[in-house]
Amino acid sequence: MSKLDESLLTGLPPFSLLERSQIREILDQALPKRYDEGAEIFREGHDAERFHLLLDGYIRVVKTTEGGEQIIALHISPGQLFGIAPALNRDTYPATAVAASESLALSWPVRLWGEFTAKYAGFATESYTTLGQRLGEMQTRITELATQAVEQRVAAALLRMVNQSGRKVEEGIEIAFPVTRRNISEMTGTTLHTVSRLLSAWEKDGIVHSTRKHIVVTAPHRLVILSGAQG
Amino acid sequence: MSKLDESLLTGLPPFSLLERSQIREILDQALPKRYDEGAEIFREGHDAERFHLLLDGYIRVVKTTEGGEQIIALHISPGQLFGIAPALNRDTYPATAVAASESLALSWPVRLWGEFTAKYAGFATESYTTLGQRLGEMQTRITELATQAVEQRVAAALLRMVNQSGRKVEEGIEIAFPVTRRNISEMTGTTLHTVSRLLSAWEKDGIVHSTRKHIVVTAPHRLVILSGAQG
DNA sequence: CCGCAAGTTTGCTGAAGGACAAAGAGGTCA
DNA sequence: TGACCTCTTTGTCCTTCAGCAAACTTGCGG
Repeated sequence: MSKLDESLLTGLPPFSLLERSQIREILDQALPKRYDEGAEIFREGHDAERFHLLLDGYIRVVKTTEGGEQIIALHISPGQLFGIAPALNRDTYPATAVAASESLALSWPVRLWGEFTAKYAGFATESYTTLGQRLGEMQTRITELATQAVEQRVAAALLRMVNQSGRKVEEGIEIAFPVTRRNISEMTGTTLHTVSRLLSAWEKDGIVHSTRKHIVVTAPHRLVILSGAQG
Repeated sequence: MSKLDESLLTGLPPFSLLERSQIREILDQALPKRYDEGAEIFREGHDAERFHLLLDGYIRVVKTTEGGEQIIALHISPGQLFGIAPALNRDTYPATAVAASESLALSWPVRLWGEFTAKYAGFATESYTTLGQRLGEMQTRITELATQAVEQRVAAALLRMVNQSGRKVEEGIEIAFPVTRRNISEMTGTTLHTVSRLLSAWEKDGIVHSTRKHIVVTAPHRLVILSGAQG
């Protein structure tokens, strides 16, 4: 494996305030790893041995219920830390991380967490800011699940993915990683059947264009309306 | 206001590792305040000027939706920190805190947060552990809302309140603060009507005994079964 | 002591969406 | 090329629960 390039980290939130030499130090201790689509990065309940930073690709963080159902807790996009159990003094991962598309991530042993937060100004701050945002997102989802109808929730979920990973194509904005109807149902607390019906209806209305595992939103503003926008 | 007693804080998680002299220091900077039932401690969106520690009583942390509905995000019981926006680098409160019963809390200006975490070993650690637990609880609620039927969710909510604040009475275990049907519906994403029907049915089955704003669980194990237990 | 507000109960109705079923459409591997 | 697996679509039925409406209870303030 060739030497890691410092430009990888420069500008990423957790490291934005650091000197080149500090970044060098951090990189030298990182273990880079590539994951195929569908590969598991860590599993719920296992010892949290490392924390991770996604460089490229997309990660789904998933919880499994007693009944065997999956719930998608979180999507991680490039530049974000994940599996940061040490930030919350947890010694086991609270959920499972799976690559949603082919991905590249760095990781460090958890014992370095304390060192990083102590040594690198801004690292702790940035990490806890991120955590605060995730907490806010979770609160938003709870509110949605408690008050909104399925159609609004699915619309909101699509918009969230578009905002997080949307890339322009000629028809509209495309979600940059593979998503199945089942995945969407696992984000919104419904069934894949209902999601399929909604997408079919929206396709007919010219709001989205979807193929297998692949969604392009052609009329985002109309989705915003359907989602019962708040901002 | 008379001088605060050190024994108030000794043994509370956030301060469990501290010396008496340190506790003295912390207390000297604290502002104690009493709140009537229903009184607002801070409001969503306002500048987060202080962080708080509940000494006695119960606090409900509430979010209001665009549609004007309320969602209960969290219950705080004595000994817990709340309104700790600074821990997540937020400069405004993400939700509103209301006293569920007559309550007593200490508070400090947010600028002391950095000082406390830096100066008192274990304060930061304990705080982030708490945060991790709350994150876990939120995840649990998302999972429940996404996968369980109303009856299971209401049963689970009752059990949560019993675990957090239950005190033994001769008939069973009583929830220690006033709760309305509406409150329960705001915790579980349903309507007060449905909650009322469920409580009536459970009353008939001898599982709970409830009066206005007041609930005693007489057969907790049966509620556990209804909730679709996982542990 | 009366009136009012807040909280609770119960009945009825209808719609949303979950459950079940079955068939089609790509995609992959031998 | 064919078998198989995953993903998707669509139809039908049926349960759950929200919505609406109205009456009842309890406690408080004037």
